[in-house]
Amino acid sequence: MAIENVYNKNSLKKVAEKAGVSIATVSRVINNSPNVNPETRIRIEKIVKDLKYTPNRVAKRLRNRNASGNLLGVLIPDIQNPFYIEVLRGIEDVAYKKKYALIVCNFSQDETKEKLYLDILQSESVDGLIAAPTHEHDQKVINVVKTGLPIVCVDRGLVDADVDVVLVDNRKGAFTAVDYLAKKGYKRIAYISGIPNLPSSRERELGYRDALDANSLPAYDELIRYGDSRHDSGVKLCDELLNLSKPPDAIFTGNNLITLGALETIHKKGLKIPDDVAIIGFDDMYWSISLNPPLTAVRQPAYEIGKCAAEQLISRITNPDRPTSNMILKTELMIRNSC
Amino acid sequence: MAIENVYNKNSLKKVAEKAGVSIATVSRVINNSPNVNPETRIRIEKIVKDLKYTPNRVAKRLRNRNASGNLLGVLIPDIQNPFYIEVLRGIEDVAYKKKYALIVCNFSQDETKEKLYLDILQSESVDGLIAAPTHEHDQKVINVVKTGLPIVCVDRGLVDADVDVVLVDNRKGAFTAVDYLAKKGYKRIAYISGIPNLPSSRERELGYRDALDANSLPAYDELIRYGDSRHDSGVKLCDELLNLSKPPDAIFTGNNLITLGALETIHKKGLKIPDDVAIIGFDDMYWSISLNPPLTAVRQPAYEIGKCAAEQLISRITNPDRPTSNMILKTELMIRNSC
DNA sequence: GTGAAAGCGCTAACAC
DNA sequence: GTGTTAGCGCTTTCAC
Repeated sequence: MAIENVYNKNSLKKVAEKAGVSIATVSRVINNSPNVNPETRIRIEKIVKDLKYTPNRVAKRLRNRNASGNLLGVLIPDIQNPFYIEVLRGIEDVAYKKKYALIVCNFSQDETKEKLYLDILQSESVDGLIAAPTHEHDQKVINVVKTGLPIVCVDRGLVDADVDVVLVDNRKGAFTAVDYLAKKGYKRIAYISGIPNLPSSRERELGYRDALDANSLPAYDELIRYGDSRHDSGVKLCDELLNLSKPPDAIFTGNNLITLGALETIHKKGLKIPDDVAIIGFDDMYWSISLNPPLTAVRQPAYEIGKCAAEQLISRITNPDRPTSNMILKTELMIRNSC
Repeated sequence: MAIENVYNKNSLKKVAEKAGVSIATVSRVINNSPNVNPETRIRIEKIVKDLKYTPNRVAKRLRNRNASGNLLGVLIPDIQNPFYIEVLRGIEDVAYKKKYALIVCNFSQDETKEKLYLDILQSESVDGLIAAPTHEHDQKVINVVKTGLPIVCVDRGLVDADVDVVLVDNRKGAFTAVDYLAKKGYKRIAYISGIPNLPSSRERELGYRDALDANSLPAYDELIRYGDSRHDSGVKLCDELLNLSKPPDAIFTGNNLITLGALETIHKKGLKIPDDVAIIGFDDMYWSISLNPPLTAVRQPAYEIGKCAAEQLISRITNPDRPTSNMILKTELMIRNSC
């Protein structure tokens, strides 16, 4: 390797030499420790500035394993899902303010990948982790919790593990949507579910059933389809639904990506929304209004979820003994023209 | 701090003790170095497995500054832009295959933030960096290039710096779009530009002008608006355009987010696409077909851009002396129904 | 108020 | 084929 990365030749040692003090003193100045002569401090601070010295984060992390490395891990199931992007934005804004950097790992709902990333994250000695586990019994994440690493779960909780959780009331959100549909007079309301063993999918199904019940509508098995929370799944399951001998008059889609997929199918079939079939989605997007037609949807405060999660995490890192908490945020029905 | 992060008490030392050898030998086994007795190797491998030993990435990075830390930095201007998400996916897929983790930094087109992240990335001793600089004279990135850190630029090049670049032929892409519009008979074609000092914005403007020229259409100053590459900017500038005494009959939008913003305005005004005004966008999205109406757009192979960038970067890390290269990928006009 | 030194986990040069 | 050791940059204990 001929090329040498010349960056950051600066080190405590360099600064110390220039200041004629020991590295310990410089370290104290950098970390605002007490017990350093005010004059020495000023002198060193000047040199630090001149040399543009910045502490080496890697060395710092190696030294103090589990704290102050200013590095957070984020484990996301699907980066194509705009919901997680918004969550990520929320996390990022808070992290930035507190000078934390983020290692973002997108495991694409692949458990092998999830495992690898979890290992990497620990091996990188992150100070804490924000994760959306594959499901509530996700042993891989639970194991990490057991190591004592501060963790906040978003979107999905964890059974048998004492962690902070930030999510929305999925059941209620789904209820609101389906109830709205029922009150509008739709009779055969279908539900396209995301991955069925996700707590959020199940909760939404419960909300869906609650609403049917509340409106004395029967729940037809053939109108409930289970997919994998992805675009393709929305395309396919919607197609199945619309090919039924008695197709639904309205569809409640279990997430963002499914909604988009379902829309694609509906358009391909040349069906009119909402006249031929109505659609209401879980998850709103900032461009939902530009969809065809403007989409009625249950909005999750995704940005806020991320923000809260990051705040919770940082608070836990600085105060590990705080009892864990569950934050349940509210959803909001965004009424537009798709039903 | 009462809680102790118990993770990874494992270390070379632990394994070495258990195997009754020195840490050097264990290190050799881990790194598949030659010169180790096959039997010893097998014995150690077993212990490694039993102990679930995984090398500490932080220590490794501290030791070998500029290589083999298996960590890459990604510097992205706007994570809300689906284009960058696709790029990120491409990067991530390649990185994962080669066991690299990613530190993803979204600077939200904020130069202060960009600077901070650049510092952090270097301070983390990443092996290499994929970046979309704010503009082609981005001194902050150029400085990093000068340190010798392997860098690949995406979407935007860098003047006066010898780096690998992966992008598309923006001028040609824009030409294709506007030429298509002109051939369709539109006479007053507007252009909503992203941040004007971005090379991509300028190239797209050139392509736009080329196409007007080629079709003997005049370029009206009032029909060219410059924004900041964001959704809001699309909303606002489109509104200005449509309030003109002689409004455009077609709009060419400079990127994803601007397109979405423009659509929002057009819908708000109750205008019909393409009858009242046509629209063609730079950047395609996988859900463009579900927009109102299905959007005609210039598709950038975003995923491939990310993929190529990551491959280029890894190749440069392993072979720093390879001459730099420019990869220019092709765009594709996705014809749907918005004009 | 300051310095010397140990040690975080690892690699690589060198010795045997 | 294997072991010893220095050192990456940092924090922290213990002297002074």
